[in-house]
Amino acid sequence: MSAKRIVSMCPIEELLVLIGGRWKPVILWWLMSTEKPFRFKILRQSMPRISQKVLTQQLRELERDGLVKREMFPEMPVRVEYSLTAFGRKLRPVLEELDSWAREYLL
Amino acid sequence: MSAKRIVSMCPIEELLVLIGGRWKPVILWWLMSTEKPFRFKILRQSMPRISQKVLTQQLRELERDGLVKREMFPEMPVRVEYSLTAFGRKLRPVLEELDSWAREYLL
DNA sequence: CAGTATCCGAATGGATACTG
DNA sequence: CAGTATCCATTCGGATACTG
Repeated sequence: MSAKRIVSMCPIEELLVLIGGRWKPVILWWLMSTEKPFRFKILRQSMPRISQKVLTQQLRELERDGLVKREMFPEMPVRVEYSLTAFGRKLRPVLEELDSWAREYLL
Repeated sequence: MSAKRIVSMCPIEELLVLIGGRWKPVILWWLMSTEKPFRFKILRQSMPRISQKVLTQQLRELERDGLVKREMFPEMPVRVEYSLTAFGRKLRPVLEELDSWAREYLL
């Protein structure tokens, strides 16, 4: 009667809100692959199969959810760099597990 | 000139083809939670937020990709049971990592 | 019980053009 | 350079009704 409504008993559901996007694990994987931030163009070249529009969208969502930091340098021409936030870096073990599983069973 | 075309350097991309569906990790998580197969109805009740159509679709894809086994018993009324294949069970470490991460950071 | 069929709106994807 | 804007086609997802 008074209990909180149970939406789901599966913890993964909440996580999928953050990284469930079609390209988000891939984007995070690239950002995690090095300490250095990625310029937008480099990120784009790293993922030839994602369109510019979708890449921008997914980055905006990752930024909104606190996983990715976007930094803009008002030079000429403009430079924008993407990197993981401290919270985003906490995903490392998750992405590493995905990575090593894929290497073992899918390559 | 003669090299194979490089589609992506990110191994995770291939894995997302298998489990990238909106509900697939959740379905697999439930199927992994016990040794016993799930009847369709129980699976459906476990995930109140997924529609029957989508649940069926995702199960078909998981079946097609060799992760889930579907067994039909022509009784009256019909009984259908879903369980993981041997290959599907290999995903356990991946799902456990997702699960424990979600419990630590999202609950 | 475990679906399929249908309809429909939303989200996604891709190409192209334009901008600060 | 790093986007935004627009158009358009395809796919996805949810609700409802029907079936062996």
